[in-house]
Amino acid sequence: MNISHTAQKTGLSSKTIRYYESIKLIPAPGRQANGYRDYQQNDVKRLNFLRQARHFGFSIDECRLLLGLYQNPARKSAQVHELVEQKLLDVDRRIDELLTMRNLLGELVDACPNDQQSDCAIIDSMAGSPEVSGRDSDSQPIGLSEV
Amino acid sequence: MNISHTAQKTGLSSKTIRYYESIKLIPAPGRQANGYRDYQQNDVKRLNFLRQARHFGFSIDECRLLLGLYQNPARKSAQVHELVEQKLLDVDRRIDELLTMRNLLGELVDACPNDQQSDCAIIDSMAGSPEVSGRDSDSQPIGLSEV
DNA sequence: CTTGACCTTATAGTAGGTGTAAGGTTTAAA
DNA sequence: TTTAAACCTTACACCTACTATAAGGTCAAG
Repeated sequence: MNISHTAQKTGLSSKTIRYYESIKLIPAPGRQANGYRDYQQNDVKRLNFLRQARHFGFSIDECRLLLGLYQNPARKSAQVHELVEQKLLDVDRRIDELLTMRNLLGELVDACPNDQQSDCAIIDSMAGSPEVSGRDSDSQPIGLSEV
Repeated sequence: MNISHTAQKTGLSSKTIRYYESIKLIPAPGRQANGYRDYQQNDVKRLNFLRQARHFGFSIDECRLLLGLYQNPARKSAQVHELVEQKLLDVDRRIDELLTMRNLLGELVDACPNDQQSDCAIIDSMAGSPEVSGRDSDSQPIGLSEV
């Protein structure tokens, strides 16, 4: 099976499949007489697994780990479980960050007069000084920056 | 004021400040007698603004736009407002995506026995075939993949 | 026999920086 | 005095996870 057929069956692009081979995420497949890559059913399964794992938000390196477990009959479900729980925590953290950002942006939108004047609370609040640096006397924050 | 002091006052790293100069997000500052970069109060304000804007999730190119408005006394608040609203929509979309991923991961965690056996619902569900490709007969999805 | 759709490799680009190398400067201590 | 730490400079490579492009070989249809 050539690469574009394999791509179609796995939902990955041909380029991505070649890329995965180049970083040794998957083994190099055999070649057809004309030099084209030749994929087997097993390769399709592995690529499907990878597509799913990436879809779930796992990094390439995490996929390497998962793939190892996938292909290892002696795996313990607890190992996989832990990986997924960790990822769940990551995702929760990122959601929290985005929600915080969302709230900040929401305040900005609400505070802005949204007219043809130059006066703009958004600009003003973005001009505030950082909370981190501190201890220098020469800066005056302009509201909204401590959310 | 040299670069590390400026970095401290703005909450950016020295490297980031040099990087912003290299991509012309900020103008090149003057130099001290020894060749060190010399920043003024104005530069600190601009960098603070950038740090805030980045913190709000604006891309470097969006920051360029915002910075232009920040420094332009003839700006209309409506222009800024629109940019922020657009960003708000982006953030909402990303939150939705992450929530979907969160749900998927949650299902995986729940479905896994989490013990010392090799039997693992997580691995099984990741081994499912894609929804996209379809129309090939030789693949059998294993539950959970159509969420 | 040509056209178009495949395939191949190699290289560069994307965003937003960070890390490293190789060197110059300044300040404080031994 | 010298030497070590802690700055600064430039230039280049590296990171993630691909995608784009170039330049060429292969194959099936018309």
